[in-house]
Amino acid sequence: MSENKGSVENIESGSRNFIQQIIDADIAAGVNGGLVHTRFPPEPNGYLHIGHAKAICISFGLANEFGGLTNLRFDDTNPVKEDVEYVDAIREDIKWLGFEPNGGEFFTSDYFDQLYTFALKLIDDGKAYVDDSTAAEIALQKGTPTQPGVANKYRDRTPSENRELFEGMKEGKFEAGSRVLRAKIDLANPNMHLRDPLMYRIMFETHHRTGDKWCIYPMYDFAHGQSDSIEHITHSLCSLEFEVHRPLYDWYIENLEIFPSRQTEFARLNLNYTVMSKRKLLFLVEDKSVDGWDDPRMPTLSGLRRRGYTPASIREFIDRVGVAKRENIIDVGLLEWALRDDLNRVAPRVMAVLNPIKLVITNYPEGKTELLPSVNNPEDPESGSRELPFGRELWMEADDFKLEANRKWFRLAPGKTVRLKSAYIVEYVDHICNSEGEVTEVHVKYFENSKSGSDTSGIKAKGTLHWVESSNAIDAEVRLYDRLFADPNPDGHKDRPFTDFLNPDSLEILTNCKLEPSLAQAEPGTTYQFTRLGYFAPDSRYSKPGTPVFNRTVTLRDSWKG
RNA sequence: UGCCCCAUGGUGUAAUGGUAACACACCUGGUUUUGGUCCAGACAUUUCAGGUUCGAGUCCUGGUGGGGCAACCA
Repeated sequence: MSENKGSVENIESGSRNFIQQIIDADIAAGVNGGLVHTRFPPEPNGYLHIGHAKAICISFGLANEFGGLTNLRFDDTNPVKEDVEYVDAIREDIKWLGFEPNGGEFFTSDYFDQLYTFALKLIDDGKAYVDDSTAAEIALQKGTPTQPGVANKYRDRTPSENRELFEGMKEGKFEAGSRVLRAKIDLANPNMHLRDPLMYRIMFETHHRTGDKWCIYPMYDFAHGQSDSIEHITHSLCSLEFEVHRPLYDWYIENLEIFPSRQTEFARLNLNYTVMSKRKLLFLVEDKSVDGWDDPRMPTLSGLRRRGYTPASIREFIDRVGVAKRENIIDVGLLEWALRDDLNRVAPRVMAVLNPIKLVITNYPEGKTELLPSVNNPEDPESGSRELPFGRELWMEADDFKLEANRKWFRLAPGKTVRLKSAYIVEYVDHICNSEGEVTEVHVKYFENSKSGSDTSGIKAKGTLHWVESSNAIDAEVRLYDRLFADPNPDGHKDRPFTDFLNPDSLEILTNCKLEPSLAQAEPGTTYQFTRLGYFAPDSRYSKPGTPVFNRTVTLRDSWKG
């Protein structure tokens, strides 16, 4: 379970975000007896993304902070868009993030009978009517933001007439789309949502939970607030786009005379170099631009999980981002910072060579091997150490050798001396090139008395290299990811679609990587640090015991300005 | 050209009428058997114009800029 108790900033400085202040005031005033009950209401029509993580952390986190409860409610009022596949994925993502719906799990469709009764009450009170107009006519009659709407003849129908027609709608007597139920509010209201909003439409569609029981389905506005009310949600937290819906949310609650849930809106999360809309993410999936909803480049929670992100790092990121009403675009670098911050503490260090060339220790005895201890995590003394096989022939990183180097080059080059991590200090002797002039082999000599942990050589090596002993190395595929989009705001271009800005180099597959033997059985769920390179996690789809496939989660910070 | 919301360093978020701060990014230096981590330091902020007040980032008025609203979507 999450240990989130508000943000780190809050704990350190005592500052409160505006929602916490609202709740503080409510509690002080004794509203709802001081109870805090929130809800997270996803529509099961797509996978959860990092933006939803903000909503989840806020609603679950706040309830947790105030000793309250949080409901998970699937907002399933539109059967043509929704699917159980998404219900299952959403459940899994929330659990993975570290939250438990301790108030219960519900579906808006659980309330279809109750909502129907609510509608009858408004009809009987003369506050709702059946409209036979077409969608186009209704749109026209609603007017525009600068022009008031006009009433049609159906608006004057009597409650009994409306009741009969609405019951007829429910019984399937009318064609899909032929009639709607509307609230009778104010066709001239400057808020378009109050211009006699639609409550019910006729749809002969099979619902993933209620099957064919219903052929009328409530609209969002006629379902959401009432569902909150039915569940006695005290604080209904949502994103800014619903701000103009709030007067309608309140109107239904007042006129139905039901539990007064209150809605508060905050700015949704935006990240640069990606898109954050289910519609656009779905497009990328269907377009095969990515390898499914959980492609490691996707901002979905399942994608981040497959990439190797930890739930703790995402929670930390959300805490750092804060809560306010201002539109924002967060630098993805902050997400990566939170990730490194967590992984640095918990990720086991291992040796892996991504672009291998041979490293031969000319004065090391042929056929000899020894086992050298190496710490698993210098940040965590309790993680202990493991033994690495060492021998005469090793793999080293091609990038760690350069023919011409200056004083600032700490790695191998003619005349240079380096430390092999957890092993010996070695000095350049020679190198071999292939026909294309590429270095394929580097020869060095080692200093026997420079062994890690018992170094009496007195030699100072500026650089330390990672390596893998050849005969024990295992082969692996490693996938290097870059940002999915090459533009910081792919959505922000008026005349060009966001797909124009897909980064063609967002995936690079390396097939000749050499890993230390302990990684042969690595399983998805653990993210490792490949020493000096970055953090890597076994791919949940392609990695198999014996033939590992690793995703690069994120590189190590690199302050070297070569 | 109607209504609603918003405006604080590069990016975010605080300051609740009383010295504008914190994090990330960037830049310097130190430590280091990861050019990682860690430590120290530097740079950098209230959209504009009026008004109220002893005192305004904060309150009021107006302007400017950004976002949202006219789906039988949520």
